Order: sequence, then structure tokens, then C-alpha cells
Amino acid sequence: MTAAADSKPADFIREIVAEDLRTGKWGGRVQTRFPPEPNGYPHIGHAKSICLNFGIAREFGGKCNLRFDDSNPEKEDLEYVEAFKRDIRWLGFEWDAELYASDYFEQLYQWAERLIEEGHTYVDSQSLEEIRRGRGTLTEPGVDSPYRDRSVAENLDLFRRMRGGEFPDGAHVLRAKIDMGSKHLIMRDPIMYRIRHVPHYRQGNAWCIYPTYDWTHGQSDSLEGITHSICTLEFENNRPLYDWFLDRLGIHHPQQIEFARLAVSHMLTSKRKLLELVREGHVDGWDDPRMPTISGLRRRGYTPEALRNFCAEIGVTKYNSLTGLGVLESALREHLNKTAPRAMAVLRPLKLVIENYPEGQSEELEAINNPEDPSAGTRRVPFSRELYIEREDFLEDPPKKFFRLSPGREVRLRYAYFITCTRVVKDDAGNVVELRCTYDPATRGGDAPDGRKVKATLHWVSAPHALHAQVRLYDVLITKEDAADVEEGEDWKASLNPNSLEVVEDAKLEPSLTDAAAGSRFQFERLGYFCVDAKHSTPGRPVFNRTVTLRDSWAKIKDRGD
RNA sequence: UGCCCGGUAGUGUAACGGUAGCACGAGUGACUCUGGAUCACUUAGUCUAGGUUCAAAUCCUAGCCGGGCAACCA
Repeated sequence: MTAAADSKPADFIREIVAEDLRTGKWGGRVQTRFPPEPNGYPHIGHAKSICLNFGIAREFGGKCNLRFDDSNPEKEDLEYVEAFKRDIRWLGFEWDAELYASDYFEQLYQWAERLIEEGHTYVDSQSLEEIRRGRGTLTEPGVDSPYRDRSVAENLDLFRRMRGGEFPDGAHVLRAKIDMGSKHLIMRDPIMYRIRHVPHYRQGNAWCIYPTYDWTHGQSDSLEGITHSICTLEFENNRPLYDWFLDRLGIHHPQQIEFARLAVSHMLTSKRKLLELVREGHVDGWDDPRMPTISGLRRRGYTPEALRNFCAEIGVTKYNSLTGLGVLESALREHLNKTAPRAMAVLRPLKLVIENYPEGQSEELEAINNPEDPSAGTRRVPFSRELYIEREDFLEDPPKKFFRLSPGREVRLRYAYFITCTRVVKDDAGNVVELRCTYDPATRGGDAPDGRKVKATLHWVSAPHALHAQVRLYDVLITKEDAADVEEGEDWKASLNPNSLEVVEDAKLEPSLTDAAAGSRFQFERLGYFCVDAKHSTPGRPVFNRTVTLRDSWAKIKDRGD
């Protein structure tokens, strides 16, 4: 038995699985499935479900299928199938079988005929509008369709002709004969088949009738021998129907278990809205680094480990919660801090000239690649008389708690020397355009032999050696904390952040970054984590995406106005 | 209004009738060649009202609040 089965289950679903294993309910089998509809790219919410379904199979020695729930030909596409497969693998999971609900269409059809013969279903020929009216309301029961008592022979004949393509869209549907007076709306003779004369992305023109979700899902689960059919809360209402079909058919009957879908603050998890953003060009495709899609997060610089750790962190419950974006970012930083090599980069450059450093001279200084990981080694960084430092690291008139550079003050340049600001050069408008400094040659490497201390260490880049690169800074796409909270009549796009992307055209980077591979991740010291954009970079000319900033306690003090 | 589900520090979660923990956040301090990281401490919670019990976050009842359900979507 695996470790997870020995120790305390992490959530109520794993508790059920562990208990079923203990009692031998499924003969020691654990079979789950991840059942996306291929009608969009997988997002952070899918990541939670992927980690759950594949994770449970892995932890309990079971299997997990990837099954595409593709019973609606109007929205589905192969592009989305490929996206799911790519992203599941990137997240670190592998399916035991790749399956498609559309491959079960014939079996489903045969079962439907059987239910007709047994009097459990009928062909309804009412219009869409009549069916809707007949369903009743939340408080009033529905009324029986006038076609409800057709003979088995008539039902069978009609259903076969539906399949044969004799009728136009909407002419008939196949309905389960359950109870129009049921208090569960889902049980008021739910629809099993609709006529749609449209090709299916996998089945082509083989079918013109398509099964609905309710008629497809449970039977697909059954066919695959699923033991625990894990889905999101909104399907809780459908469970009586899930059970009803399986009981009528008398086939393997998995247990459906529902959990709360993931919601992260400032992130959209509506596939419809994400599709709208892509189609209307609000973003640079499904994998725009601002998108909550797995491909967007990947391009942004997220790691699979960070995403998996996040999913483990947030837990699994039946409570509809809103997880703060900070929790996601914290999981990200935790992983990147341990793994990302450090580099120096100046986003908003301020020229700094060291007056007592010989003109034309340069040298290389040793820098540590990752203080959290000694095995990452060191590298050499060029230093010279003219440097760039970050504009916000200098203040002519500093407040008390500002430790960085100001006139007359000495600070350390990381891995280099102590410098003292001697003069401020301004343009006619009074803007600071350049700093003149002196350095102490005795502090080479960053330590003073006399033991004197400085309060700040600044990052810097040698001007003549600098790599000039584009860096993209991202902010949340949605300004609202709860992105799904939209008043009726309100345009959800009103909460789109107009400043979600800032492009820094000419950042100064240390030259070692010139050949950074697409997708590779770095910590730009004191700024944050950045990765090489896989879409816009070209060899020797990397474009960097800011993945996430570092925690910044100075920013907090500054904002507080201490 | 009917049915189903759910309410534990600011947020997310644990506790399975027996001392309400953890994480993120926030605050304070230590350390530091990243105002990073790390470490220590602090902050703050069982929706309400009854009931059962020696003992209730946990079981029961009622209420309050939140979510879902009236697509030929999933």
C-alpha cells in the first residue's frame, strides 16, 4: 500500500477512497477519470481537478483516464484536445487511457433503444418552447407531454428515423420517462438526445443525434469501470439522474462525489469569458501570460511544482470559497526561490559614473548563482566606470527609513564595491539624469576590510556591457477581487485592468542573460522572478516576462508612510 | 416560494463527542552582501437560538446567511 493510504487522508474524497479500499467496496480497485469538455483551454480550475483525479490514482495505486466529454459538436475542437493533453503532461501527470465519450455513441444508442423497449423513455415531439413550459417552475410541478404515452413500437420507429436523419433539428427529442411532478427539476423527464445536423470534430457526419451530458457521463464512467466519479458541486443536482440511468440499465455503478470548484481572486475561470478575451483580442491568445490558463501560467513562468503545491495547499471541500491570489504567488515564490538562478537587471536605469575608476577599464566580479542552492555555482559579472542602477534606489531627499543611495551616502553594489554618491547631475527641468560617485577599491567583492557596514546593497549593470532587452511587467487581468461577481446588466469587461501589461522597452541586463533559453526562469535580484518569453524571444534577443515580484517590505513601509 | 448543498481567525483549511491546530496575510523582533530568504514571537475563529450529553465545531431541531437547479450546455 502506498504512503498516502497509510497516513491520514488529506481531504474528504481521499477519505472515502481510503475507506472503500479498507472495506473492499470495489475489490481493491481505484479508477478515476479527468473528464474535460474540449471547448476551451485548461485553466487553473482544471489544474485542481487534474491534481485531484490523477493524484488520487497515483497515491492509492489506482488508474486515471483522460476522457474527453465531447457530446456537444457545436463547441468542441481538436485544438482544445491537444491543449489538455499538453498541459496535463506539463503538470506532471500521465493518463492510463485516452478516451472519448464520442466513441461510446453507438453503445449509448443501443442502451437508449433498450430503455425505449423497457418503457423508460419516449420520443417527444413538442417544440423547445413547449418542453420548457411543460417543465413547470421551481415551485410548480410540470405537466406530462402529450407524446408521453406513445407505444414502444412508435417510439422505436421514431428514434431510429431520428438517427437516420429523417427529421430536422428540433423536431423530436428522446426523453427519460421519470416524473414531471418531481421536486427535483432534473428528474422531470430529462432530455437524452437532440437532433443536430452538424458534424462532430471526431465523428464527422456519422451522427445527427447527439446524447446530452446526463445521458453520456454516467454511462461513460460505467463503461470505464470508474469507481469514484469526482466532479464539481454544480453536478450535485444531477446525481439522482446519474444514479437513475445506471440503475435502469443495471450496469456498473460508480459513486459520484462532488467538490467545490476553484476560484482565485482576480482570476477568471469562466471558459466562456476566457474565450471572449481571446476572440476579441484583449489578450495575446490563450497562452497570454496574464491568462489563468495553464498555458498562460506556463508562459508567465509558473512551474508545475508550484501549481501542484498550490493545489495541495488549498484542499478539497464542498464550500464555495475564494482563494486569495497571494496563496498562489506564495507557492510560486517558494519554489522559484529554491530553483531560480539569480541575475542582475535594471528595469528603470539611472546612469552612475564612478569618477575615481579608471576610464576604459573593466573587470569581472564573482557572483553567486543561487544562495539557496550552493550547487548552482558562481558566475562572473563585468564591472566598469559607467553603470546603471535602479532609479528608485536613489532619492535626493530620503525619508528616515530609506536606506538606499542619496547624496553623501555610502552603499554597496552587490558583489562589487562600496560607493559613495558625490554629486547629482540634473537636466534643465531639474530631473536627476546621472549620479557621480566614488568607489573604495579596498571593498572589492563587497566587504570592507575595516569592517564598516552599509545599510543597503544595490543591484547594478555595467553600461558598456549591458544587454538591452524588453521586459514585460504584468498585473492582474481583473481588478475585481471576485472576478465572477458581476451584477446583472453590468458588463463584466468593465473590471478588465487597463494596466495589466507594461512593456519596458530598454531594460539593462547583465550580459550572461543574452543566451538564456526560452522558458528559463531567473530571479532578477531585488525585483522578482522573470522568465524568457517562449513566443516573442529570438536567439540572442530574449524578451522577459515578470512572473511575480519578490516580497517587498520597503514598498509596504513606503505605502504606509512610516 | 420547492428541492439539493454548504457556513471554523482577514483568507484558505484541520480537528470524525474529549485541550480548536496549520498555512497564507498582517504585526514585532533576530539575522542577512537581495528591505530577498531564513528564524522566533504576536494577532485573530466555531453563523444564531434551543436541545441531547459528564462533555458539542462535531449529534438533533428551528432560524439566519451563502451557493446550485426551471439549456435540446457541460
